[in-house]
Amino acid sequence: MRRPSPQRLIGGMHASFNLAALFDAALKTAATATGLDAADFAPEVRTADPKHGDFQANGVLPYAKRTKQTPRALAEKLVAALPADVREACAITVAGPGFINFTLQPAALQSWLRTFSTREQLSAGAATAYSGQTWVVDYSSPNTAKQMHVGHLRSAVIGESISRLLAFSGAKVIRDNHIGDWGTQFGKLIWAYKRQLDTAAFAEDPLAEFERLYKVGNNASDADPAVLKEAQQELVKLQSGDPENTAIWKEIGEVSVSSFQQIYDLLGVRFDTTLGESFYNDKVGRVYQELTDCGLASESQGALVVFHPEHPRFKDQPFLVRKSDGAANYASTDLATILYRREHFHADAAIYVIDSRQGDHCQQLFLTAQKWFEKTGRKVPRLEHVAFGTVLGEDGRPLKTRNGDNIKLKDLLSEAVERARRLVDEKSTDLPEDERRVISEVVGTGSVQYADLSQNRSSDYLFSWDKMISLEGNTAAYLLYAVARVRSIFRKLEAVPGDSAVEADASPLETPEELSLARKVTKFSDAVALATNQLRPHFLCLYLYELAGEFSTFYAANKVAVDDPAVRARRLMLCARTLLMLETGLDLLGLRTVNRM
RNA sequence: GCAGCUGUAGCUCAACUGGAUAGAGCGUCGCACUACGGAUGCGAAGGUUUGGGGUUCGACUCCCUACAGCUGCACCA
Repeated sequence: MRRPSPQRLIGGMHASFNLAALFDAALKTAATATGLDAADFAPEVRTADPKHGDFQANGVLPYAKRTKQTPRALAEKLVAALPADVREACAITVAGPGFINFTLQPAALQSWLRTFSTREQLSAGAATAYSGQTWVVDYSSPNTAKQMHVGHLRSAVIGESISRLLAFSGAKVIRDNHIGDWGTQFGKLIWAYKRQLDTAAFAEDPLAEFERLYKVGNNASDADPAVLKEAQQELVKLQSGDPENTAIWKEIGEVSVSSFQQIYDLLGVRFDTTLGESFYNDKVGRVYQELTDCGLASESQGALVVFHPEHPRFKDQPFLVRKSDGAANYASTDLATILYRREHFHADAAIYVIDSRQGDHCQQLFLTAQKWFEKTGRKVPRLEHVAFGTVLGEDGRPLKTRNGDNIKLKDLLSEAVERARRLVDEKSTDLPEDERRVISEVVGTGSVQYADLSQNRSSDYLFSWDKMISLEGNTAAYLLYAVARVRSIFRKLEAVPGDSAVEADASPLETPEELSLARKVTKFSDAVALATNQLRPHFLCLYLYELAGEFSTFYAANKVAVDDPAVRARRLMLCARTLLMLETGLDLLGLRTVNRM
């Protein structure tokens, strides 16, 4: 019988896109062969510190403990039972108290590089993880009639990246912009719109004018009860379908959405649907009915509320699903939304990329929906609050302008582009004007996105212009620069990245820098899986940063443009794969790249 | 008052949710190279992971406790 070569093992199987998963499965098999209780044994293979190897299995220790065995002896037994092809593809050692370390042989590394040479191949490899699942991602979700400010940045940026990651991993993703286009504020706004619309200001910046009008209406209502009454009348008229008020409301919505779109275009944000609160206006009646029928909701102080007796806090803190005046609130529409997402989109999961301050609301919402669906025999989708912290200024307080206003997202992004422009003008004097403009946009907005994404989303983060655009350390510019440098090599050598005719001549990887870079490249799959499973893009950022670092080290030590065609070919292959992972990864984060900068 | 989140090097952040000697960048100090793009690379110093207990082969991670900061708690979304 012909023994499979390492090349066949690593290169031949699509499942081996994720090598950690491959070794995990191999250990599972070995466990069964050795007579272990495979159901109880989780190998826990993950990427390792390079000084130990490429991957490490941690699962032997807890299993050995449960079954009262010696961890090291058990580990040795498992290693011996691994298939010959796995043992041929890597050096395997048992270390410390009972870790199993896998270090890929150079030939196996090279084989992986040959197999995964295009975005399509990466995508095919990754897409097995979430195939068949439908995920609704609820993100951005600003209110109409208001300009987006810095507080809206994180949801848009993080939500977009998570959507891309899920889609790349094979999920069917519905990106839903759940805009706040319904509510009591429209009474005051319409009242002021009818009396004090400044057409010149409206033509200049309609959203700013709406925002001003709302303040006018709000102040007037506060000052004069008669005005408040009139505003409430306007709201009632809107809700009962009055043609004039409906037309105004529609205009507000349309103007708002097209203004949001300008920002989304800059950030690479794209929605599949924009179903705002108004869409669910006629769907809340069913929610009240069902919740009451199944005994979850009851009247309290005139309002319809849900308590959760088993919960330490929500046994007393009500979830208010209908106000005492009979009107819906955001709990009502959020519940109707979950139902719609299940019935219409057949969502297996719905995730909410919202500020962590909404934690209580989300918990109550999810608990209520879960019980409601169980009682009515519906499948409960996975519901998750993808929470994130606040953007802080350098004083540690929420980021504001000098006079205490919210910073407009539009202004923030244009300042980022301006700052990037100053840098481009300084560093890249030889590039033509229109190219410099594009580079400034990509670097400027990319820096804002990356600064947000590269940090663990659950904590607040400090916004610092200098750190963000300073181009050193874990920043967008460092990664974009690495991309530009790789591209420059191909330009100079008049080669095309991933040219298989060239790569066929490659000799085996040899230098420490080549091997180290190749090892990092193969970890791409793991980084994507980690970021996707945890819904935390910063894991991917960290990986890309380390990859760019490995490349820079390689680049400084190993010249690509050498005379020996076999050496040149293998280094070109490394450059091509580095480029592929950087570009694919940056795209998954929602960033664009440039050829030169 | 109740609850949630956070506390890691001078500063800004990681640490794959219990794994091996807690890692980066900035700043500081030192080094390399007329470079296939210097928006570079290599190195040094810098830590009682807020304090105190506990759980176990193993704890930044889990539990208890104290302290500090942020946030949320009935009709705004």
